[in-house]
Amino acid sequence: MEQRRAGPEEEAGGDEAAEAGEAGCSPVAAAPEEPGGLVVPEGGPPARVIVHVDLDCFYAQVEMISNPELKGKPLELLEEFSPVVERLGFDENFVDLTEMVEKRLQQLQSDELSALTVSGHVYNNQYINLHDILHIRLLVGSQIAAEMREAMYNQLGLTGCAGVASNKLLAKLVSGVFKPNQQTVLLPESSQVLIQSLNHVKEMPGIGYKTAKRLEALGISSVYDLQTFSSKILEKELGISVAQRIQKLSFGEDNSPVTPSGPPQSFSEEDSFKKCSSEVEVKNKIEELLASLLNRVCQDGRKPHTIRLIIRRYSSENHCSRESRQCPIPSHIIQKLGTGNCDVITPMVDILMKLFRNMVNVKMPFHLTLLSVCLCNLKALNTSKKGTIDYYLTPSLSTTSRSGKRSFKMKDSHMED
DNA sequence: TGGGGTTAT
DNA sequence: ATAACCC
Repeated sequence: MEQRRAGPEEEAGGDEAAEAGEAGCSPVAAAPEEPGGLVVPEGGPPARVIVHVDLDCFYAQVEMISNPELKGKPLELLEEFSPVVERLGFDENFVDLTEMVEKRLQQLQSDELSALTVSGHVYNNQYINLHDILHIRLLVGSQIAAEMREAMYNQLGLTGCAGVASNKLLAKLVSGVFKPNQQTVLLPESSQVLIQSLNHVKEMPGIGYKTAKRLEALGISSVYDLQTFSSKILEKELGISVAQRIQKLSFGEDNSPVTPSGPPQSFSEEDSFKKCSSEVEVKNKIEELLASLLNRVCQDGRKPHTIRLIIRRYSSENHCSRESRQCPIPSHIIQKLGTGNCDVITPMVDILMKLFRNMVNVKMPFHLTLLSVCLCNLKALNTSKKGTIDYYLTPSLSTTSRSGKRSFKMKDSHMED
């Protein structure tokens, strides 16, 4: 059995039964029993075990360790536990533990099962029912979460919080309950208490600034307001998709999967400023942004096939609005991309300036407060011809490279590597 | 605030 | 291409 990890965490589990309402799941009491005495839920959605890991003061920690390029490391590390890791910003990750938990449960003997303990806090100090399979699975999840935090501290020197629950929304909400360097598990019966603890719908992940404003206009401010608001009217006002999604959220329901992030889908650099109003200034800024972008993309190894320029025009209101123009990167430029970026920077700046003039009439006065360059549509090396005749006729790219036989030779001067 | 990212339409 | 969302 796992020992409870050392640290400032309290004893978890309590003797008070949860007073929470039903968590939207089918009642556990009606479920049949397994030979081992476990109650298994019947039908219904597959019960998942999700962990949300939230690093404490990520930048401060990283800087203190004076390890500047530690960016993707937590994700590397978490992926060793399970490949299904979704990044949220720099310092938060979701991991779907469902499969791992199942595997561990299968290894467990029945005498070990009765001695199962939680790692960290139990939200709402809820009573743990070891005959409830949902509780059991979440406890195992809490132990895995503790191991993840332990590994993160031992191998990277980083501390953080974790929340374990049956979906991403609840895992994220519960991870912040006990704050620095602690973890909390949410048992299903307390999910209503957790979401009702929010003071405003704006605090619900998935409801951002705009949606919160629109809800406010409808007189919706608390989670309860949103739960009890007419679905029909909400659908009329926000559209069926958003309405249904956020109303589910208000009940603590979130079926969105943990989507493996993998490598980034784009690279961008931006610069904001008080004022930029001449073409020369724009060009200089763009050159700066592009230069550092090219370095980053070079490290990554993949090649971008699309380039985008984003601007923000000065305006007193409407602070967030941005405009963008994008275009494909010419293939002759893509090919030179890995090797010494000097010869690509000029043609790429030219492209960006064309995009700029497409957006901004430079004969008229303009006032920008932000410029951003984005390289996206990243593809692995030399897949530009994928799906084309050329691709399948090129030995180094098609099946012949796997068999090791080159049945014919190509004039592949334009191909690299 | 600023400098990243993502997805849906 | 825009408009949301997340940190």
